[in-house]
Amino acid sequence: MAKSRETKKARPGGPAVTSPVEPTVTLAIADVLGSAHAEPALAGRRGQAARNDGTILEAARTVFLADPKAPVSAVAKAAGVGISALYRRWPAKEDLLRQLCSDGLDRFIAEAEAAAALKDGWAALADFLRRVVAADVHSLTVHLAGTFTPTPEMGEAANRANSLAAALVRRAHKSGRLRRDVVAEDLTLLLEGCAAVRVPDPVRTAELRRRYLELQLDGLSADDRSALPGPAPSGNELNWRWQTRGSS
Amino acid sequence: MAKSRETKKARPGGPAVTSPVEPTVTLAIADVLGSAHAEPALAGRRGQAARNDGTILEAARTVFLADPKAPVSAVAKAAGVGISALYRRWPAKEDLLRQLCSDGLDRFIAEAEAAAALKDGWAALADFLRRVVAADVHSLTVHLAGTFTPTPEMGEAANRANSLAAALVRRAHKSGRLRRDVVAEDLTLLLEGCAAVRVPDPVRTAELRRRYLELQLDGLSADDRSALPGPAPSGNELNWRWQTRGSS
DNA sequence: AGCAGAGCGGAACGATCCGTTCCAGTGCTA
DNA sequence: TAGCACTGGAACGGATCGTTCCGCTCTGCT
Repeated sequence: MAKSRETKKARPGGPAVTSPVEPTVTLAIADVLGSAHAEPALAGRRGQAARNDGTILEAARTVFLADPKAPVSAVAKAAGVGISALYRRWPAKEDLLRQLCSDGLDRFIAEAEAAAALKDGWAALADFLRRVVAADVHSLTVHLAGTFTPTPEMGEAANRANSLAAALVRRAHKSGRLRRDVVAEDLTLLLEGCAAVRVPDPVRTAELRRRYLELQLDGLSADDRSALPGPAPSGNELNWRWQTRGSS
Repeated sequence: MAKSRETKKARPGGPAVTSPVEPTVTLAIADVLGSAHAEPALAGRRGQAARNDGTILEAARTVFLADPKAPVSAVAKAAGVGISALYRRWPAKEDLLRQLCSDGLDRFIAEAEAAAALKDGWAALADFLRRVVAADVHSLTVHLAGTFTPTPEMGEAANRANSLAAALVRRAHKSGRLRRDVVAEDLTLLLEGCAAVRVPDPVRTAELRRRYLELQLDGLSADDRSALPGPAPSGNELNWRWQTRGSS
């Protein structure tokens, strides 16, 4: 069978530049992740392997964003590769999820730092929230948490993310434009609410999330408003997400 | 007809006379119901059957609220009955889900009508949203939609719910306290956001949802605010929920 | 008292799904 | 040209879940 394989090969690949790279699998991953500068595209099997790495990660992000419980095969299909191409890179599904979540956390941190560059405290907080919603980082991180056992590094990253967010809230409070009864933990739940907004079209989804974020930003804005009801959420109440699913 | 199957198990443990029914829970409920309704509560098997009906429905609501994809056995366990007690009433899981969703829709309508009794348009809208969030009706209805084929009656109920909500928005607009760029369809997504707020403790969950609802109500309140971004959602964009899951 | 059967609990069954493994190709690379 | 890194996808084994089925209890009626 498979006599007439589809000829999707023969990519317009560049010249075969033989770089002195040891044939270690992990090295290919390290190259992609570690260096941001454009490398001369490797040709052939090895080049395709290197490219697949990024392709799969991107596909996985898209797929698990749409459905956190999607099967591995769905990721492979979305990436246009076979299942073994995926399992060559990540020993198990859990490893893939972990990396995805870890990348999301890093992105979250990066956005927080970028937003913190703004001088005005309120503007920085608003910018931060807009960035996180636009990057669609929150839902991925949150909905994936609990499906794998986190690494210590992720714990530290989570801590860092939390303190960055707390700092933004502090600055916003100091600026006087953030209503007083809002705490940093509110941001988590608020972002979660935005992530729940979803329609089939991803572009439209992003637009709508932005819409409701602005609505909430108006709500967050200080005025002579009445106090928000209920005790504010505490860090403890939000930690359960990071524990491996045991109870409900 | 009775075929010989004596090889089946004999229960371990002595004289094998075990009473399968534990009357503790159900009896307590029976007492409450009986005294409240002053009806001659049916006794015995038949009475318990009638009571189980409500018990199962309540348990199903709780279970599917926590996890829309929960197995039937989880409902049976939560209700303290066996699986066959459940299948005696609903021929299939889908039927149970349909009824649950239908009941939710009815409740939604009832809350809308109750809130509409308020004279002030803005107060009526706010009351409506608070009621829906408190009743936890929205998430059930929405997350269950698509897991069964809806009946025509449900379609009509959905239409009625929509027009009631639209009327509330119209009145709120007329009162001048609702910001002008908000449409009725916004309510659906806004409620969805509230339903996404979740912590392990149900009571606390309700409190927190209320908190974010108030935040959004402040955002909805008219002021000299800037316009909300993005085109407002349209009814078409929200209809996909009601179609049986076909694509993603 | 005795019997027919409504009602029930829960094991068993079959279908489906999914993570992972395995193997036979394919086309670079040496 | 030979070897092998890499790949696609079928196959496998385990888990889950909806539904059925069977033996049992206990009621309602005669």
